[in-house]
Amino acid sequence: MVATDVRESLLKAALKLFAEHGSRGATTRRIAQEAGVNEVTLFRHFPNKQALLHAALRAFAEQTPYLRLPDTPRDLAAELEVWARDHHKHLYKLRALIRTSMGEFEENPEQCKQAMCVSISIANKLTDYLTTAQRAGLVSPDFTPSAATAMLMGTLFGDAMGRDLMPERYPYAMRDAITHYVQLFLRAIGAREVK
Amino acid sequence: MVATDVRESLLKAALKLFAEHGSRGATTRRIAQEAGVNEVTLFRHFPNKQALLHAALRAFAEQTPYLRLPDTPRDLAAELEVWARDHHKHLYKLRALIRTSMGEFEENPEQCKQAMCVSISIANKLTDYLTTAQRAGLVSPDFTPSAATAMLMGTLFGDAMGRDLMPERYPYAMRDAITHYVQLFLRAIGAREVK
DNA sequence: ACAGCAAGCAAGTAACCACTTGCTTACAAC
DNA sequence: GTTGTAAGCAAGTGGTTACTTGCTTGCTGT
Repeated sequence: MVATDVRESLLKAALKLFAEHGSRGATTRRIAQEAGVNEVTLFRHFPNKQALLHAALRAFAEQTPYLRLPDTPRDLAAELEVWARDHHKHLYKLRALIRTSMGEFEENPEQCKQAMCVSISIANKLTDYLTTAQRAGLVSPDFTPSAATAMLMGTLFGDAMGRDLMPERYPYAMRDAITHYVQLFLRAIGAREVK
Repeated sequence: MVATDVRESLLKAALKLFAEHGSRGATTRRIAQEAGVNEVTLFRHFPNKQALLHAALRAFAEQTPYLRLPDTPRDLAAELEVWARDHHKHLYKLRALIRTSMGEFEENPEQCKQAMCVSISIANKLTDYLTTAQRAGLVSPDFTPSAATAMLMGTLFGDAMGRDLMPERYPYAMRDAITHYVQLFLRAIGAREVK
């Protein structure tokens, strides 16, 4: 096992245990065990536990793939549905990590914000997309794009975070949910039908 | 100081420290100190720390006031705006507690679900309201009420949780935000204008 | 005046935490 | 064949945690 492998597996283990147990619950012993590495080795690669968690979150944020959204909107219904489906899938997959990060905001604002900067850039892209669509006359001119972004992203976020926590509130399958949300959203922004 | 006062202040202190630091960060020492009480007294009132946190969360969930929404919808725009404003205010005030509870879901599902049951009953009332409005022909018949509920509540939830965390994503004041969201939502469900 | 109860206080226990030290093993380069 | 490097391992340090014990203080009802 090469040095980079050890480092990689430590980062991976730290991220997993952080998502499941928070920074206090992700002890160095458990991280080392999960990584299949001696605890002392952990401290040879990182100066302290906080630096390890920090590196793990940053490495993860950097490798997050960017979702595509056309520069020039054509078929809003189709394009938004694909985007919403991908985004929701992404949120749902990372729900434990996101919940834990947000839960530790009061204690660790910097670390939390670092994890959230991905969400900001995604929101900016969607806002740009909606602004362009508005200028092109594809949607109603009387709504605020950033508010509409907050609406669609909030809807997907709430679903992804709450679905396993409160199944009673989501009595429809995940794939149907996105269709519902996008249809409601299209009418909210006054999108004209395209064939 | 009477015995009930001590108990009350312990519950209050436990809730505050739990919201700010999570269950691991809310140590019995700090809880006792925050409550202005000796640490031993804490263990005279509660068998252990978990029981205290449990009681604190339950007492809080029980005292949560119920939001009003008319049984028979009349002026959807006005009624939903009042409701949304109240609900958002409530979520925003409790954002730290909600984030922490959700963040500990993987570790403590029962405790978390207990805190979330309030949200479920709120969602049910909104869904009932929308269903009634749909039957009365006040809104479009072609959307799923529970999905629309998820949309409005998700939007408010995302705003309340993310506003202090990612201010860049919410470049408008809180009072304007609700107006934007409700207007978008009204058009999403095909609400007819009422004067 | 006195009994009972609720709280304070000092101290201690056993477990766990992050992190360190000293030493050994294995491999790879020159 | 020696040297450098990365890892393992056992043990330990000092601090913190939940929780306990024994004893003292102060208020209350009778």
